[in-house]
Amino acid sequence: MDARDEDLTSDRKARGRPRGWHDKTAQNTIKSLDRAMEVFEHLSEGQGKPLSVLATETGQSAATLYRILVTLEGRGLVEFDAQRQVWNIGARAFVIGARYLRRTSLADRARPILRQLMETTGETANLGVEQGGMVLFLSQIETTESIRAFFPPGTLSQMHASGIGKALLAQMDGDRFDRWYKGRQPEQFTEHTLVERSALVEALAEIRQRGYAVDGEEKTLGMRCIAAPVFDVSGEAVAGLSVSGPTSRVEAGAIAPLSRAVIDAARALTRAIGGEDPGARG
Amino acid sequence: MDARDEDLTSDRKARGRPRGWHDKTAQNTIKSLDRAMEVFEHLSEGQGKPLSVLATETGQSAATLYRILVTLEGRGLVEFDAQRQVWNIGARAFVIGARYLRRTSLADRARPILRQLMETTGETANLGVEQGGMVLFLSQIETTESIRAFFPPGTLSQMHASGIGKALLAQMDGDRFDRWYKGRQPEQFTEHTLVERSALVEALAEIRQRGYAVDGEEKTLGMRCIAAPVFDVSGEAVAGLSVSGPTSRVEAGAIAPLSRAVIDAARALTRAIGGEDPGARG
DNA sequence: TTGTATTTTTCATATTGTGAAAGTGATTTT
DNA sequence: AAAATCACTTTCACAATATGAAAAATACAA
Repeated sequence: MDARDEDLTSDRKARGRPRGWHDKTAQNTIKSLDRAMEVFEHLSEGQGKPLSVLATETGQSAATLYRILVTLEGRGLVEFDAQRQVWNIGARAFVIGARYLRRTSLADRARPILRQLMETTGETANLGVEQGGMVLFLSQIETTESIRAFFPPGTLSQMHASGIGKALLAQMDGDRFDRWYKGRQPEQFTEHTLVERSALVEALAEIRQRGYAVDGEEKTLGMRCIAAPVFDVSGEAVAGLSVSGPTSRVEAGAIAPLSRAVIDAARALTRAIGGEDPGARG
Repeated sequence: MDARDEDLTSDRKARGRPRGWHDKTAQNTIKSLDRAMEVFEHLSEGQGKPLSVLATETGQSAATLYRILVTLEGRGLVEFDAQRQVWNIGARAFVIGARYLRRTSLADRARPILRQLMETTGETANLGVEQGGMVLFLSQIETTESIRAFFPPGTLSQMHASGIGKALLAQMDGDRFDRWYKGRQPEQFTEHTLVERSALVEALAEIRQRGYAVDGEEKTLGMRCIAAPVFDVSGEAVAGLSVSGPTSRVEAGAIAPLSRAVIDAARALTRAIGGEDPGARG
């Protein structure tokens, strides 16, 4: 059985309901569905896997697993590669997932701006939002150069070691930052990664002051990234734009002009979504 | 790299099962899971919807629907917007779905489609993308005829004198086309090459209207090429498919049937990469 | 307040999801 | 070629659990 079965009784009554109620405290989840979705998620991690492997990895019986996969296959959510005898995430899952982007028109509006940004800077341009304490990359226009920084859309990345992540963190108020920091253990990806709270706070203050963030090989050695925040109507930072490229091209002297382009693009997107830059003095 | 370019007969009933069998004939689907996935799919169509609307639209009881949604919400596959009291596709669905694209490249997905296209038309089939204002040929399946049009993969070609190039240009909005045109000096390869801006614009309008582009000896005398665009999930033209052959075989009367095949192939590839043809009218 | 619309929860029921084990196709070994 | 092996698929009996009706809870309007 599940160890975590009866221990969710802590917050029976939700306190701060925005406008609706939706407690979700009780065990209203459908077990079989949840198990199936666990398989679905599991399938998306790593490469395609044969039934037998999935069975051992998820701890489900082969028969059940088979039925789950066949059911999902019927809707195109997973696919079976008959050549290699492995199961994979299907095209329909991509199409459905992509609708997430359509919810806000953010990604659509950003597209031409990203393209413009890529063309003026020559580097890969990215759009990301915060999602559960991580940076979720929504969209990207790749540089035409052959050496590329590659963050495919759908990537989740830790905020403290990402340009967009730091740009967003810098706009959080103290409370939110505290809550964010408490929730995680910043990983030290490279020697440049900032993991100490004090170092981060200091860096964020500087970012806030100058309007853009730099990720200088904090996630990946040899890669730099310059990012700026995008604001919504209420002046909240809801997204970030960045350009990223190898240190060979994005060198120290290039940061200033690049940051100018990134900030301009971020302002353009802020305007395009009807937002308001609280620090805009133009 | 991979020599296994065998056909993908992974159709309904696999006749010549490559290595496995996987009939999927029987009713092995899990009903409750299928119903839940129907809701999941339904949710992705159109904007966020409240529970009550979903209940009537999907014909499920509100109680069941609620449990399905809460279960999916637990995994981030759907989200509840407490402000507007509506349910939406969640971020996790995007993350999971995005893995689909990372699995194989555009060229991999195109290969079986190119092969099919070559077999139905008898002419060399090509795949190309835009790359810095040029057409980059990614892949090709050669005709079995002895007279062949030859564009080795990796070839860069000017857009204005290429079927794929024109198919892609035709999908650009005015701004992008302007930027593209400013950046270059279209070369007059043959007497048929269109280099005048007005002539190009006119040709592109026609291409856009009928859905396919024809390169009639505009690059090489004696060679014709018929191309159609491939779209990504945001409806942007990201690639083009074409068949190319000598004017002796690809004669005026052959253009109509060939274009049909090329358009079908392009749509198939659009579907295979989870894209959406903005002009698809059935 | 009272009324109405919408969402959660309860509860009785039987639908249907489940694992064990047998069945089947393909591959490898004898 | 036959047997053994492996991996997937189906059968089957059973009870776990998904389900809808209706009641309770919540929000919002009048």
